[in-house]
Amino acid sequence: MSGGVEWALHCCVVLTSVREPVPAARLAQLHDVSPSYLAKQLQALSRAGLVRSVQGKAGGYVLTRSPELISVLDVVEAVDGPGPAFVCTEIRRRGPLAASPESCTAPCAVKRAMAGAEAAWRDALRSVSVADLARDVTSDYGPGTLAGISAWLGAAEA
Amino acid sequence: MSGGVEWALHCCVVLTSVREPVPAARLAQLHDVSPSYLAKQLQALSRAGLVRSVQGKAGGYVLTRSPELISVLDVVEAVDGPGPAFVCTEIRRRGPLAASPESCTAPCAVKRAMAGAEAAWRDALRSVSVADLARDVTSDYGPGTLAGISAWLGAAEA
DNA sequence: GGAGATCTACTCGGATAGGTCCTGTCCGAGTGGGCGGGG
DNA sequence: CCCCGCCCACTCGGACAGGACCTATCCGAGTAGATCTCC
Repeated sequence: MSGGVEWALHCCVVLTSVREPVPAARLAQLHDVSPSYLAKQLQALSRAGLVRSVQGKAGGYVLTRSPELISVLDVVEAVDGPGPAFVCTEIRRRGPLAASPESCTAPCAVKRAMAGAEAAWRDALRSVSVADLARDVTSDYGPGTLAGISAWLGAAEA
Repeated sequence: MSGGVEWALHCCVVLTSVREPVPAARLAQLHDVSPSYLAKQLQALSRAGLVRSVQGKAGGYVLTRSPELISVLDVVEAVDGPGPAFVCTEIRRRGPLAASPESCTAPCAVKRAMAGAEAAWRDALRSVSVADLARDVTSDYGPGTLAGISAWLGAAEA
């Protein structure tokens, strides 16, 4: 799993607390990570339509919709790609005892098992929204946490 | 996810139908895959204790226990490693607004969400055994399928 | 004919190159705001 | 004083190297069976 997923999720949580666009560089120094690489992750979020990028002097990134409507799965798929982690290479059709093509209408048992597990994983990620994460943050570190971050983002320099 | 997982699972299913040791090279030509690389996967299974390797002229690999007691998760962890796919780098403790160490007793919200999803994934894989896969194979391609494979494995040459 | 030692051939196991994707970085295109000039 | 045009600085976006992990491969250590010899 790509490590940039973590960065993207934290950025989404942070973006929950602001309505003004936040530049990628500012998010990077907030998290103390590579600005250029974080920019790449945010571009992925932008391509997926989760955030809206505004250019110009006061530009940056803003969430396109309410945090309740953004699931963790959305972010993960945007950064890591929507494709499944397990790819079936159809081994059953190869070799001297290959299964006949008319027997292969349904996916093989191995693929079914892996697909079911990935479906459970996706369901779990889909059931958690960015708003839920933000709520957990407030309950973990206190109500003023996100407000403080929002104020720091708006301030001039660190 | 490592592609070798698929090979290992199919090999385990095949090994369900035999009691004699099967060489890695024979499993490789049955599946029409690279013998050397398949050997590496089987070595991983051996290290994990899922299969027993016997050397010598009639050597090969055999399952160490009943297929009902081998879960798909066991195979996946043996090949891909037991570590979780998502690794939390503790971003919250970095940057100018880093969370205080005494606030970080519990894992952060992002890590909790990802860990929960991976737990669901693992549970799904744990609930499926290699015996279940073999049963699905018989119901998919007919009762004689595994018997035919077993006979082919015992035959001299292809 | 039977038993023993040897010998061979076959097996696994780990150490070794190559390829592909993730990680990290850079610079150019585009755009909104700020400033100066004019009415 | 207000409006317009220009300029600039700041932003994103995609194209470019470096590194790590997965993929693929090879050869050596070890062992079980088969063979040959001797009794």
